Amino acid sequence: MEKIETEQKNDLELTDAQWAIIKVVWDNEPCAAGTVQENLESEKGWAYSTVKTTMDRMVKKGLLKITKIRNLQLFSSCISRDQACKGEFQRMLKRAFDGAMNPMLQFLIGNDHFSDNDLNELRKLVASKDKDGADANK
Amino acid sequence: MEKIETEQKNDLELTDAQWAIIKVVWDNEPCAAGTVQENLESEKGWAYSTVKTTMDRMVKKGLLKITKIRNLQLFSSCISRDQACKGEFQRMLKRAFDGAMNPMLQFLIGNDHFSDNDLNELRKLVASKDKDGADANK
DNA sequence: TTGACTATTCGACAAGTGTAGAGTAAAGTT
DNA sequence: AACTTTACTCTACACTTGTCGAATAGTCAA
Repeated sequence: MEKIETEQKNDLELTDAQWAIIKVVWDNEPCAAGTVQENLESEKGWAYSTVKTTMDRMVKKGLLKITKIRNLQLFSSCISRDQACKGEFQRMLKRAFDGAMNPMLQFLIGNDHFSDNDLNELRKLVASKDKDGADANK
Repeated sequence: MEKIETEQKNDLELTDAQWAIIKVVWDNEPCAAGTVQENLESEKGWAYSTVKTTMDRMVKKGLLKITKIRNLQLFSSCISRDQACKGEFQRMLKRAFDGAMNPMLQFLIGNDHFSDNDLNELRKLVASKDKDGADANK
């Protein structure tokens, strides 16, 4: 049997620059480096080669991949937005809260980080989970 | 009038190594580099000079400060645990969720990241906030 | 075929980090 | 005073990231 190519891509660490780039890729993939550069032009003001270099490095790290069409390289993402978000969240959790949700919640509660709007979201969440739990609690 | 020395120390970025070190400092400050090194010995296996170099760099970045007693340097933190946690949390929020709590909550809801235990915590939180809100909502 | 473009490749260089050995200086012990 | 221990300082080196500019190569219209 073949080695399972899970390649969980966990603990991926994106820098700010890489985040900016991969966001554009997610919205446009497959897309050329020039497209990404143009998209970030106003926000970042990066030169083409800056963007391209960073993207090439991301390819090497397995964050993006290239498909070549004639002379053109089209980049696509190798990780989903959700994976990246999850990674970012988990890393924050690990660094600042010993990897556990609970201490983070304590922190958020204690420091009043929730707006009314957030609270509504939370209420919905809790309500829905309560419903689930009612069915599923064995 | 004097310039207010707020020095908000926002957007501080700690690396994993720095997190590990400052955690020990928080628990023991003021403390010597050797103390920190010993504390992390088993977990990290870092040499004294590794720890010391990193701590010196943290001093330069304003994360730690040194008080000298005779020949001994005692380190203390310049930022509180809460500040660091907040920074870490905010950065995660900014990178992965456009800086808003709401998208993050959506993400957590959608991806089932909460354990039963977390949910209890959330219920408590929501309940307490509802109480607050009942009094304060104008 | 010759430009004019466009996209790609190749260094390059300064910071910041991980990681630590070697040399020194201060302090305590015989 | 000589030795041992302990802590500190210096220097180093490899790697990653932020940031390009210059040199190339491929494409297409005139």
